[in-house]
Amino acid sequence: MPELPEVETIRRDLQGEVVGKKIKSVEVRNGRTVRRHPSAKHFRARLEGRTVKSVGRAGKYLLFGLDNGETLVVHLGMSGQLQRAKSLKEPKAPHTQVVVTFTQGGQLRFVDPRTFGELFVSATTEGGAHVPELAHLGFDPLEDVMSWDRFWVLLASRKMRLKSLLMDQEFVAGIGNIYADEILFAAGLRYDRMSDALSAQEVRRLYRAMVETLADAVKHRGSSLADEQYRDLFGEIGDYQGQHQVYDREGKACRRCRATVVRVKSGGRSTYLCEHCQV
DNA sequence: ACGCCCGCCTGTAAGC
DNA sequence: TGCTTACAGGCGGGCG
Repeated sequence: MPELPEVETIRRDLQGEVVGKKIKSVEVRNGRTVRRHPSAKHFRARLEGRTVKSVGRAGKYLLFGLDNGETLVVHLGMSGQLQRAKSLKEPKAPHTQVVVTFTQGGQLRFVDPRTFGELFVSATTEGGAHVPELAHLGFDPLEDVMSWDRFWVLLASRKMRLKSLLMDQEFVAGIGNIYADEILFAAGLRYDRMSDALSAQEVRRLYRAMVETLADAVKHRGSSLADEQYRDLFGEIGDYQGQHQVYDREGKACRRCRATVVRVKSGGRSTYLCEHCQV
């Protein structure tokens, strides 16, 4: 579910909530969530007694920097949520998979019905700046500024459909199905255009659309669809779904030209577009 | 190297 | 009112 804007929203809120807090205990209620570790006990042992020094993000991954130089990595998968509980007495939501209790009181709870999400502790280097398990991730569209020429070279070095490339985490980290469609609409480009066949103007439009769409979505605290599965740290829904131009708008009028937004299947997944505005 | 498929899971909505 | 099928913000692997 959550893509870069949702993860970044959670990260910003986490900074004020958990930095400086010491982990008293960790409860693993579903071992699948910590599957990279040999055991739940092993995962717990690497967290208990540690203090959270920072909260970062790499693509769709949250990175909790710990006082021993290691990093707690959290990926929300399709249905994962982090919930901040001020009191231990608050009833636990169904599918609560991991509970972190702080010595200063309060908990951080990982809730994930589909269990595609995961948590693991990484023996990071360079003071937590480098996570070996995430070395495959490409550049971060909001953190890593680059020139259009450089972006053009990267695009042309792959011969892929634009949507596949935007969603390829090894190329650029953090874009998923919602924002790929929104970015391509903003750029006026079809999902099936080839990445090595763009004009200079199209490359600039795509880069601008990528940065501005994601930044705008962060300002609106991410997208919550009809099922409202995406919730922030405090259980509030995002606001960006109201700004969507094409995603989940099949059959509705394009906000720019009034043509009908269509949905097509590509690679087994839904793609929404305006065939008049996107060429 | 890329496009397409599947599996991993649970919940919900649509279809018959 | 059922039962069955399709689909969902992700990711990794296998195949042609």
